[in-house]
Order: sequence, then C-alpha cells, then structure tokens
Amino acid sequence: MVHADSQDPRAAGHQTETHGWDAELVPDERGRTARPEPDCPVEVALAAISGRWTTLVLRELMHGERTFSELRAALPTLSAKILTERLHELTARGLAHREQVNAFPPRVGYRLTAAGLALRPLLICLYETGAALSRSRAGTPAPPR
Amino acid sequence: MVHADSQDPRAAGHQTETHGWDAELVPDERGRTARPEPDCPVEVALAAISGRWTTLVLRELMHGERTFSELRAALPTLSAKILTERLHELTARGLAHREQVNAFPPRVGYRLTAAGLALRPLLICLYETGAALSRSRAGTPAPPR
DNA sequence: CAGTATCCCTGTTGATACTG
DNA sequence: CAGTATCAACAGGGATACTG
Repeated sequence: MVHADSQDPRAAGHQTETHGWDAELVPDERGRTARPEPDCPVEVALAAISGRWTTLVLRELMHGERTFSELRAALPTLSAKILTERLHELTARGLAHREQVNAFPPRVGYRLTAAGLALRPLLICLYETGAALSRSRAGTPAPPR
Repeated sequence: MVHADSQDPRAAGHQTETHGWDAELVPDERGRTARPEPDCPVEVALAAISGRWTTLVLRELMHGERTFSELRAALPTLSAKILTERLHELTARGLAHREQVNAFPPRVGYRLTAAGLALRPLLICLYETGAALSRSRAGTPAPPR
C-alpha cells in the first residue's frame, strides 16, 4: 500500500528542490502553517491519537465493542485512571460512543463511531511506517534522551 | 479516500465482533503488545514524529535540503533551542543528515535520509485523516484539556 | 462493575542570554 | 551563522485509595 522501503532517496521520488509547496504533501492552505496550529489537519490527526496508550485502546476498539473491564483485561498495566481519561477523550472527540447496558451486573460498552473507524488507515500506516523504519536500520542508534 | 461518513458503524465495514486479531490491522506478533513497547512498529513511527514542531520540520525538509537559518525563517516562532533539539533527534534516529559547507559564511545543511523520506506517506496519511475528521465533525466538541 | 479523587514525579517546552 | 546554557513553568502519567 505504501511505498516506504525504497533504498535510494531519489528513487523514493518526491523530493523536490523547489521552495514552492508540494501539492501531494501540502494540498491546501491549512497545511502551510508556520506553527503547530490546532486546526492544521496533521495536528487534528495527531490530537486524535495523542496520549500514551491511546493507539492501543483504539486497536482494541477496532476489533469491536468492548466493556471497561474487557479493556482493562486486554491492557492489564493500564491504570483505571488513564483508561477512563482516554475513553473520555475519545468520546469527547466523537471517536467513540459509550453505551449503558441495563443488566446485572451493569455494564458499559464502548464502540467506535464512524469517525473513530476513520482512524483505521492511520493506524495501519503507522504500523507500516514503523516496520519500514525498523527494517532500514535494524539497530536504531539510540532512543534520544 | 477514507470511509468516515457512513452513519451505521456496521456498514463502515472492517469492524468485526471476533476476539481474534485482524490481520490487516495487526499483521504480526509485534503489534499484539499489551503495553506501549518501544519496539512495536506503531511506537517506532510515533517516536519518529514525536515532539512539538517535528512534523513541521519534517515538512520543510521534505522539500529539499535546508540550512539552520532557512528553517528558522520558515518557522519563525520556533526557538533555536527546540530546533537544535529536533534536528539532533532526527539525525540521531538516522532520519536526517547534517552537512557542513566550508564557505564563508560557514553554513550547515540538513537533508532527509532514505529513512527520513520513508515518513512522507505517514505525513500524507496524517493530513488526510485529519482532514477527514474535520469534515465529519465540522465543529469539534472541544479540545480535551 | 465502572469509575473518582489525590498526590507526586518527571519530561517537555519556552524565554532569555551567551558563544565558537 | 549556528548553535549552547540556564532556568522557570507546566502538563501528562502513574500509584494508591476510595465510591455509586
């Protein structure tokens, strides 16, 4: 899907020496920011997956609806505080939806909304890119700081 | 490109109700982590673009080689300290390369390596995903915290 | 079960000033 | 030009304990 494993920089294709904007990388005005503006699409996407554990919670929810304790079981070392925080963020951003189940014992289910499912290609792209980086330098020099 | 506008979650397609792993989302063992492991491909990719300003510095370098002051001019509100820090991180990770130019005045140029150019599809994916999110909820509820 | 409430600690950022 | 040094301020994360 993604051409990330070419060895020759030039063969990778897209680098230009012009000082103009690259239409594929920066298709419109919102991408030409001189600062990290919250409404830049890149910042919007980063905000959606920001925070430790968020991508893992998203991965779990990509598989279908999950209850609070199913999520805790899948991610045992994630504290209740942070899980709650992440689920609140996701619901506040309209990426997930909370559903009360009136049963005994009472349960709460979380499922992704259509907008949340839109993050799926991004997670796949992150995985592919990370795998390509690991391949291109099997021994990473060092984790900075 | 991204199917984010379907109203029915079921119709959006990929969500399965199985508790097994999704081969497209989690192709191999490294993606089945129960914690944010540094060697999970997703974490590797996130680490590569982590830090405020990093995606903007990458955007500039995607256009070709840039000197320290060209970068400062393109991103005027980015302090020298942080720019230096970002450039060090990128070079330490093998994503960028530093080149001394013996001239007068002496200059230093930075350009992306092949590994750095491999981040291009990710930046594009971030942009597209963010744009799709902005479209699907024109008025984002609220920036959490 | 599904959360809240505190406290503390650490990393990251940014402003400012200085240097080879 | 291309950085480094220092410091102050803050936000995020985790441990622990408690609740409707």
